[in-house]
Amino acid sequence: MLSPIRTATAQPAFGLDAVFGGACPRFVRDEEIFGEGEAADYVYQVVSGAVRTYRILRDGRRQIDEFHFAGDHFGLELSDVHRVTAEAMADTTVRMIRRGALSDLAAQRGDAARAIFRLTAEGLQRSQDHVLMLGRRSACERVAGLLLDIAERTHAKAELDVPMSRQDMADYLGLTIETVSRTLTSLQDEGLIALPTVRHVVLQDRSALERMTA
Amino acid sequence: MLSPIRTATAQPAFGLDAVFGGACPRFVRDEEIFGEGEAADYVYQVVSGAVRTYRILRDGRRQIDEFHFAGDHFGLELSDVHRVTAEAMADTTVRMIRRGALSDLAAQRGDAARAIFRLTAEGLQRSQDHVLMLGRRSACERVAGLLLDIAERTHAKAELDVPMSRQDMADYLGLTIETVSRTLTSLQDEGLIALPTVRHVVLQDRSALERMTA
DNA sequence: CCTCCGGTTTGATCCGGATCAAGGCGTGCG
DNA sequence: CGCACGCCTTGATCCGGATCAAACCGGAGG
Repeated sequence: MLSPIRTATAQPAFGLDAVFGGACPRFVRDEEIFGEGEAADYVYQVVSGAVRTYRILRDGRRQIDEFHFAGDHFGLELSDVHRVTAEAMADTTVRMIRRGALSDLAAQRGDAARAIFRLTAEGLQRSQDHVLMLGRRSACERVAGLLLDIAERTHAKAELDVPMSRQDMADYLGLTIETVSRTLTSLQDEGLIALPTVRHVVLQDRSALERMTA
Repeated sequence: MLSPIRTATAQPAFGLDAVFGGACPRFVRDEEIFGEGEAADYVYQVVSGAVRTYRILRDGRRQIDEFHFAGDHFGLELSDVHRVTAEAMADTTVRMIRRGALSDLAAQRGDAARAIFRLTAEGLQRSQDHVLMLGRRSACERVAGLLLDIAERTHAKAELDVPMSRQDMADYLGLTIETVSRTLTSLQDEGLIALPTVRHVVLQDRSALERMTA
């Protein structure tokens, strides 16, 4: 829908990149960028580092909604309030654009509106994949899927840096840290990956991992 | 984001309703509306009945992505191919609009582009809620949440018709039919609901159900 | 260099939900 | 009216992942 073929202008792909402010706010590891329930006055883009967005149930159970890497957008809301909390997973810089400015831009330029649609629809696709993961996949398939996803999104080949703790992985995958840890160990025992350090993974048999992802 | 306050025109809320074709294709129960991988030439709106969209893994595991009731839109894709299969859950009528027509409209009218954004963002919100459900809720919480969701979306008060089979519920909730059935029975035993017939539920203690939903 | 400390791994056991297996029941059809 | 077929419920057992508990690292600070 709204395929790029139909863009009215000649410019290749109007990102929203140009419209983001020049200043790049910095956040240290685990610093909150915005909180659930706060006014959603800005939309964000990760410049460097990584961000997690999550929600917490009354009793403390946490579900990470999404990880955001360099270039990814987050914080775009339908209502005027953030539905999730956003935190830096490492030292991170972001760019921001006022929601109102984005809205005005979309009203003026069809290609901007299309770019916003694209952003939202990409988020929806990712969320749908997440649903499939959580609803119908085993712990092992989930972990393998996450590693491949991180590799792809951070443009890593065989070696990748995992920018999150085991707890973050668990809360994204709907598992516990113990299960994540055991699963990684067993993937290593089977020779599919290597774990030189806790946050560094080598994909030794990518096709086997991809096969698990079904 | 893109809040209704900023609409340029005076008209209250430009739905996409006006732009959908007049003909209402009909589908009988379990009939496919479109299949995963098929060209996404149209966007759909449920007129009457209900629709499920789902994906299937190689080994047959099915995950229902979303249920769509009267008024709901479905089939809007970022790419030109459907990522899910859509089937009528009961005898159903839908309205359709050519994707290209919608795209043209969005390019001309800011309010149309905004309506499309709204549609997509609502789908994203629902998907995020689904993720939270699947990642961090017990079987009992999931079933209670689904009942409340159906009640709300079909505008039912205390009594509601469940338009789907136990298998559909299970495949939406990431459970098995046996667990869904047992959970419903235990909710009934606890006096939270009554089940006069298989597809008819009475919410006897809505606040208790809502409390489970956390 | 040693110690401390938070994050991670590993071990033992438990439990919620899956699986396997029968029954019940409502509905449509002969 | 009765039979049969699908769906649903219920029962028995199993198992994947959770929970509880302890040991193991690896990096920061003294």
